Amino acid sequence: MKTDKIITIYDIAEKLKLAPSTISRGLQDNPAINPKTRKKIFDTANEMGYRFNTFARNLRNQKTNMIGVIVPRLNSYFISAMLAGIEKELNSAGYNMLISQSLELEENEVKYAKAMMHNRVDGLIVALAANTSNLDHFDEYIRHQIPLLFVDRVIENEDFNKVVINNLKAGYDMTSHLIGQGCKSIVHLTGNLMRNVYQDRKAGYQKALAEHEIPYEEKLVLETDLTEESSIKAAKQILNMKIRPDALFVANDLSAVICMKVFKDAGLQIPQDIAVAGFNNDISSRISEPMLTTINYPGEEMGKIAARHLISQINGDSDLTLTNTIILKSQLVIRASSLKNNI
Amino acid sequence: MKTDKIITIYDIAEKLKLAPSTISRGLQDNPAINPKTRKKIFDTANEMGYRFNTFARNLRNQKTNMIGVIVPRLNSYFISAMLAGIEKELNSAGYNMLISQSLELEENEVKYAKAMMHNRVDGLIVALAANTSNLDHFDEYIRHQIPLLFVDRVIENEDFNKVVINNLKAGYDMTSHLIGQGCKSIVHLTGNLMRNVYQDRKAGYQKALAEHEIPYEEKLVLETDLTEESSIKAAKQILNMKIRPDALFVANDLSAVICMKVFKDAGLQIPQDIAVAGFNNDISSRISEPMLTTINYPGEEMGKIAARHLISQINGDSDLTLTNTIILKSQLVIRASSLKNNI
DNA sequence: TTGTAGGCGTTATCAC
DNA sequence: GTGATAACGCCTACAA
Repeated sequence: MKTDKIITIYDIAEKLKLAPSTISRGLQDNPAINPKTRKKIFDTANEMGYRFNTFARNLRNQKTNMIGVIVPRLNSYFISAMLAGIEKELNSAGYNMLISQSLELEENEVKYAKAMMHNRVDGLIVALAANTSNLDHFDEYIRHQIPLLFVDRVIENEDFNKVVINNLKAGYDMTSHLIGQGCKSIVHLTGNLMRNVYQDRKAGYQKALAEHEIPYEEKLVLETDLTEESSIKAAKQILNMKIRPDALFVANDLSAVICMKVFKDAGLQIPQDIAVAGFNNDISSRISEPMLTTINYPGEEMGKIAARHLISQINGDSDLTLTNTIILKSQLVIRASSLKNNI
Repeated sequence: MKTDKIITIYDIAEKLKLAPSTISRGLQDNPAINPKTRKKIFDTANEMGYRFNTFARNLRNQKTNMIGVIVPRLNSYFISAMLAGIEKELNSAGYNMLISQSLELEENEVKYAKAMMHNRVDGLIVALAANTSNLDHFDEYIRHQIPLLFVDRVIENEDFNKVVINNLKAGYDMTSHLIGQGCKSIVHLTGNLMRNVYQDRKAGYQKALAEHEIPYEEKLVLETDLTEESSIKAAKQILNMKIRPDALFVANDLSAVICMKVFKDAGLQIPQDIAVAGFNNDISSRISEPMLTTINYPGEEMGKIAARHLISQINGDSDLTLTNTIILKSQLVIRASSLKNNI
């Protein structure tokens, strides 16, 4: 009896000599429907191979149950953890997730923000691309009052909702720790300084230096894209510095571990010759040798909280209009790669 | 002039004293429309804050431009690489991507397969959950002739389209390599043997042993879920074996690197005391010490090819009904962790 | 408890 | 080149 024809509630209605509205109600478990009728409806629907059409419902209900997510990349440990968190929360709240990656390009971010708007997502979660400078592509969300939430890579603007960690404090803690280990010449290897995450970590680095009266030297801050290749290049650059620094603080674990490897291959001892620290508490920080000192960065948790917060906004939970920034805790995780004192 | 009211082509039509159909055509760059009219339409649309409704179009056109993707997990290096590949191809072909993670549970896979069906995805890409045994949840796709493609974690059944690597050959190559390095007692640490990827790798392992007349011992095959914890446990179990094996072949790089770390912490030398090999050519295989021998596994490429193949199916490219299995090349990558001979 | 009718926003077909 | 109209599949007042 099942065919490949697309079956609608009208077909079921016709077969059962009922009205389409009755079918609709029956399929929705509307209590007004006679249980026997309901059973008949379900049975017939199965038998005929009926499949529900979410689009028609969305069109009618002006709600899509879809949340858009735009991230810079998918193939990053931190971002996948965050997405996993978002996905878990969204799905348990009955939402689907529409994902796009900007590949760190503003141009793509604009394109996808538009596409998601046209797809009538009920809300949007964004981690900004490296080079996004203009935020006009989010204006429509504001105007149409579609809940919008930035996560991790956010914008300074007070008007936007965001979930972040305190990158300044983390950068400060890490740098202070290195100074506490006796380091005086600390290189900071970081990503695009247009982004809060990198800018704030650098600010923390500077603040710690200042507090300990270590002069800040611009040439000790290396801004790269933190890819595998750039990291290798940066590490070599550090090896070639006239006065070799005694510590390296990298804004990303993977990059830190890669640098560490280059140093070791060049015959340096870590942390004796140079202490190394990362950021994120990626798995890579635990498998490196020595294990990497880092900042524990709650990716999955951030995702979950972001999703929950967005859903609350969608549901119009009133008191949330006030809290527009959620700051999660991050912790300094001290491991062998930076422990000069205890050797 | 912009308000938060939802603007439709009717509103634009009314304002311009034109018919809605004219607006629709204008917005679609239909050549039958007078350029001046078109300009007026676009200007008014912008001015009024019009946003296109994809749902209405989908409903009307019976096509969603959406592809569903169900993967076991998001926070895995290999899977994110694959997703990145899928995403790139889909987006450049004008498709959006709807993602869900089964968290390795059949139950979730069933749920999401249904949800995606109701969302009327134009096609579905699946990497099976660890414990999926029944495939009935894909029947509807077949019946409604919705293109369906399995990737990496596939099913033996001839009727399904799939993109895979030759896991048997890869497992065979790796094991042969280890044997060639003089190893005679090789432990194989693997994932759920219900899944082709693990079963085939094991079959390759067995084949290589047989060819070299090394008896296969069941107790040397450890089946786990390959998580960080399980890997540590497995490594300890290996350390406690009465006769310590001289090689370990793990079905996954991350797990291999973790084992290696446990071995080193116990004072073993790698590869002298025990050779270690992984699978995937994850970044972790390159940052470990020593670097890990592995199988290069083209995640992003697999994703791209899967997406392209699916799109071809959607477009009804005829000759594709024949090729229903695409096998990608994988290569043995020999690094220090297994090189006993050249030391 | 079930039926009737209109609308969600778009597009395709057929007129003019 | 533009307009009128029906249809996509579902939902919800309102009526019976």
